[in-house]
This record gives sequence, C-alpha cells and structure tokens, in this order.
Amino acid sequence: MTSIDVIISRAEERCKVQGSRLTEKRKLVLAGLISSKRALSAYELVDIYQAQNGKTITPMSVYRILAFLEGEQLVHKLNLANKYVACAHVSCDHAHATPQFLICSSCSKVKEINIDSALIDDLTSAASNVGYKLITSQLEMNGLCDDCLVRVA
Amino acid sequence: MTSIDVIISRAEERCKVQGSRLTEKRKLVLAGLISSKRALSAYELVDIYQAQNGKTITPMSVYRILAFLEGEQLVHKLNLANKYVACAHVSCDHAHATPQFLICSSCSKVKEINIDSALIDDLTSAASNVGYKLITSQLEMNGLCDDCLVRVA
DNA sequence: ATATCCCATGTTATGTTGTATCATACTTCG
DNA sequence: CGAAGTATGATACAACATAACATGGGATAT
Repeated sequence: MTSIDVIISRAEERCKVQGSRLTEKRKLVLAGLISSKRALSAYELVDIYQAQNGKTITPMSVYRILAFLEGEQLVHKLNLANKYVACAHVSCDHAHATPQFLICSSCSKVKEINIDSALIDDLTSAASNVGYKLITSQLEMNGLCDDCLVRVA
Repeated sequence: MTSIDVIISRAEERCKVQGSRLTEKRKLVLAGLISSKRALSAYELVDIYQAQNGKTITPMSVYRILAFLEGEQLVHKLNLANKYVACAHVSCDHAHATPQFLICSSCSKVKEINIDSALIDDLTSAASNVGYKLITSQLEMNGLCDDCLVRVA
C-alpha cells in the first residue's frame, strides 16, 4: 500500500463521517494532486488524470470535484496562483489552524506552514483598525524555493 | 485642476525622471484607475476608458499599459483578485515600504496599509526557515469592508 | 422490488482573463 | 534625412472558469 493509498483511505473515512462520498473519480483527482509536490491548475489535473488513468476527464468535472474536495478540506485553493494543493494534513488526526502558504513562483512547489497565531492576531487587528474584517486568515506568499534559488544563482 | 490632474502631473514628473514617457493613453488609463476607489480588472478598465473618453481601447493595450504603470510603481497588481489599483502614494514625496492590501471581497474596495516591519520580518524568517526566499513582502488579504459588512448584517 | 429522490457525472456552450505575433506609427538622435 | 528604439493597432488564440440542461446510479420508503 503506497503512502498515497494511505492518505486516500484517510480521506475516505473522513468523508464517510461527514456523510459525503469520496467517489472513484474524486479519489483519482485527489490522488493526482497528492502525487504532485507542486500546486496544479485544474487543467493540469485534467492532463494528469489522463496520464495516470488512461481515461479522459473534462475540465468541468475537475472543477466540480475540486470544489467538493475543498469543501471537505482535503484540498486548498491557492488564490494567488489559481492552483490547488492537497492539504498537507489529511493524514493527521489533530485539528489544524488556518494554513499559510509559501508558493514558489518558479516551480509552484508549495509549503504549508503554520504561523505564530500572535502574528495572525496582529494582522487581524491591523485590518480591523482600518475598517476591514478578514474573511480568512489564510495567507499566501510568493517566494522562491531553495532549489529554484540555486538554479537561478 | 482636479485632484486627479494633480496626481497625474506628479506621475508624469516621476516618469520623466525615470526616462520613461507617460503618454496620453497611459495617462487616461491611469486616470481611470485613480478615479475608482475599487480595484479594477483590465476589462473593466476597457469599459471605463470608453465611458470616460468616448474612445475605445483594446484589452491588449490596457494590459500593456498596466504592465508599464506597474513598472513605474504607479499601480499595483493585486494577484488575489486579478485586479489593479492606483498606488495610494503617488503624490507623496517620501519613499514607501512594500505595501500591504486589504481587499473587500464584496465590492473590491482596497485599503493600502503599512504593517509593522517587525511583523514582516517575522514572516520573512518563517519563510526562510522552511527554505523559501520571499520575492516580495507584498501581502494581500481578503476581507469585508465596513460598508459591505453592514449591508450583509 | 420498484418508485422516488438526491446526488454525481456527462455534454455542450459560452464567458472571462491573459498573451503571442506581426504590422504600423511615432520619437529621438546621429 | 534616416536609423533605432519605443508605443500602439489589430488579430488570433491560449488558458481559466462557469452556466445550463441531460443522464445515470445509489439509497431509501413504502
């Protein structure tokens, strides 16, 4: 059993608890995302689905499935890049705070980090001071990962 | 002389110093942005250009002009929303740190704020700890502005 | 078991956002 | 003037995302 299978099983359990179904297609799309270390666009997932499973899937279906997986907190949408990543914590049991993301602008590799909550509080109150209520404290930042930094240098 | 004209004049001077030209079309696109309190998409700017000037402009031209204005630091691109805003500090003389943005998810109104640099340092080092070098410390956050908050409530 | 309902998926069309490319005009400077 | 560099025009297309309506498949109640 590969580590991907393990994660998929976990995800399946989680859906069952929620009363939702992790169907075959949803599994395959999720598996595509998990197998990638990078964030992927919906259209990239269409290609990967074809490559991994030899079956075609329409962008429409991928978008629907991504929306479902997002609702189940199994994937995160990165708005900065219009790409998607599998949640890094699917296979943990404990609850997680709002995630923060570092996105490599060169290769789309993503690190999901947890930032000091005091820092998040500071941001929230800075926003509130100028009349804004933060919808989410999910923060996304563009950077260069070490690998790409070396390659450029 | 309207306040928009004042800002445009400032921008023109700045370009002159830089050795670049703020042409008529560039002025008009910039004026469109300045006259809006909201962030605007390139296609919205096409419409506004038509409405304000009675002349059409192609999206291609708008994108080119936005890229130019961004290079001159006269506008900022908000990647979270794929929209653009005029820099709030064009008419100041002093230098400015990297801006942070609060974007109203409902009406696209934007506040450009400056966050405690210690906080930025924290983010930068959090990134560096996991092997990422931040390209920019421009932070973008989705929220709801007071007006929209009231409207929803 | 079958009728029914809900949800998932198929299918097609279209809307939105962003770039590539090549042609034309304008500015500046020798 | 003429050459080089920059700005814009025009067209096509690539990439991203959703709308709308049809079909299928699994669960449940009677």
